Amino acid sequence: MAKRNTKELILTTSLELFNQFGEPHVTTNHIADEADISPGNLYYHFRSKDDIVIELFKRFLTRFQPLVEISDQMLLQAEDLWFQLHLSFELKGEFRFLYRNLSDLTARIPDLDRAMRGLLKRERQSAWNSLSGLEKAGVINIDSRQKEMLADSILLALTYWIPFSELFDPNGMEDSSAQTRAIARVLLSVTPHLQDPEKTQFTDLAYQYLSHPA
Amino acid sequence: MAKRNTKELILTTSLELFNQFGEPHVTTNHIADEADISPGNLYYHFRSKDDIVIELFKRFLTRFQPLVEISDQMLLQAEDLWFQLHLSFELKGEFRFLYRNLSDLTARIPDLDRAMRGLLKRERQSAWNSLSGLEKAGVINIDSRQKEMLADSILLALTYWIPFSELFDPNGMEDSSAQTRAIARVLLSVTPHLQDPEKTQFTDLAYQYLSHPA
DNA sequence: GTCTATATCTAGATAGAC
DNA sequence: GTCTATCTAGATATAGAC
Repeated sequence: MAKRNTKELILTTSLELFNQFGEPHVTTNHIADEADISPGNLYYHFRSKDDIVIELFKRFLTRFQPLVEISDQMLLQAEDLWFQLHLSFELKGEFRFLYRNLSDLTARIPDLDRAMRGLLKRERQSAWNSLSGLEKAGVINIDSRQKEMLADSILLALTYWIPFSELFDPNGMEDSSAQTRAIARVLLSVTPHLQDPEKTQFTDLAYQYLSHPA
Repeated sequence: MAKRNTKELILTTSLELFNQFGEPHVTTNHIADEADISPGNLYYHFRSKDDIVIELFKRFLTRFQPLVEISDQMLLQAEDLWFQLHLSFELKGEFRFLYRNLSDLTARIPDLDRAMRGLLKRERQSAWNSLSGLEKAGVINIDSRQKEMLADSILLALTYWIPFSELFDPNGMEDSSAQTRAIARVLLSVTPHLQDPEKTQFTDLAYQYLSHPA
C-alpha cells in the first residue's frame, strides 16, 4: 500500500511539473523535492526519468484508447462529434506535456515513438471513419483524395492544438477556451463539405460553444 | 574576411546539425568538431549556443519577412497562392529545426519568443488578407467568424506541418513530398468555401501538384 | 522503502598561450 | 583568430546506512 502510494505520488507530481514547466526543464531532483521525497527514493521506484515519462504515457494511452475506437456509424450527429472531441481534447490537455515536446520525446524514447505513431495511425483511421460515416449517411460530399487530405488536416489539428494555443497564451491551458476554439476549428473544417440541414446544424453548434464554452 | 568566414562556417554547420539531429541534441563541441575548429574558437565568435540559434533565426526572419507581407490584392490566382506557399514552405524547411522544437526554444529564449509571436501574428494577418482578397473578388463565400477560424487553421498548418510530416517519415524532409502534401492541405482547406469556376481551378491545381510534385 | 551522500558524466563556457 | 586545457554547474543515477 505504502509502496503504491509513493509511486503514484511521483507520477502525479511529475505530471504536474511536466505540464507546468515543460518536461525538459523538470529534473528528477525537482520532482523529488516537490514530492517531498529523496532523489534516491525516486530512483528506487523508477529506473530513469524516461521511465516516468513512459509510465505516464501508458496511463494516457489506457484512457485514450477507447476514445479512438470509432466506427463509421458512431458519430453522425453534431452533438456526438462534439462530445467525442471534447472528451479527447480534455484528456490530451491533462497530459499536455506529451504534445508540447512531441518531436523531442519521440526522438529520445524509442518505445514512446513506436506507441505514439501507432496511436496517430489509429487516430487518423478514426477521423477517416467518421468522415465515411457521414458519407454513407449522404450528409457529406467529398471525393476520396480530398477525404484523405481532410483526415490529415484534422489529425494535424488534433495533434498540435496544444502547443499552438500556448504560443498565443502561454498559460491559457488552464481555462477551457483554447480547447473550445480547437474543437470548433476541427468541426468547422468539416462543415464546408456538408449538405444542409446538417451543415447549418454543425456550424451553429460550433458557434454556440464558441460563444458559451461548456 | 577570415573573420566572417569562421562565423559563417559555424552558422551553416550549426544549421545543418540542428536540422539533422534536432537542436537539443547538438552540443557546441559537436558543432566545433564538425566545423573543424576548436570549442574555444566557437566561443570567440558566439557568446553562447542560444546566440547561434538567435542569429540563425534572424537570418530566417530576414528572408521570410517579405513573404508574409501580403495585401488583399496579391493572391487571387490559384497559381499565385501556390507559388507563395511554395516559397514560404521551402524556406521553413531550410530552417526546420526552429519549427521542430518551437515550444522549447520560445520557452528558453525570450528574444526568440517575442520575435516568433510577432511573426505568427503577421502570418495570420497575411492569411486573413488573402481570404479577404478572395472575398472582395466575389470568389469566396464565408462569414466573419468562419473566416477567423479558417485563418487560424491555416496558421496552425503553416506552423506545424514540419514536425507533423516528420512524425510519419522522420527523414522525409529531404525530398519535397512532405512539403507538397502540406501545401495541398492548406489549399484544400480553402477550396470548399470557393465558388466555381475558382473552386475547380484551385482543387485541380492542388491535385496536379500532388500527383507530380514540382 | 527511504534516506544521505556521492559518483559520474556531460554540456556550456572561460583562461591564457600562441 | 585560434588553440589547448580546464572550470563549473547541473543532471542522472548509484551505494550503502537505516
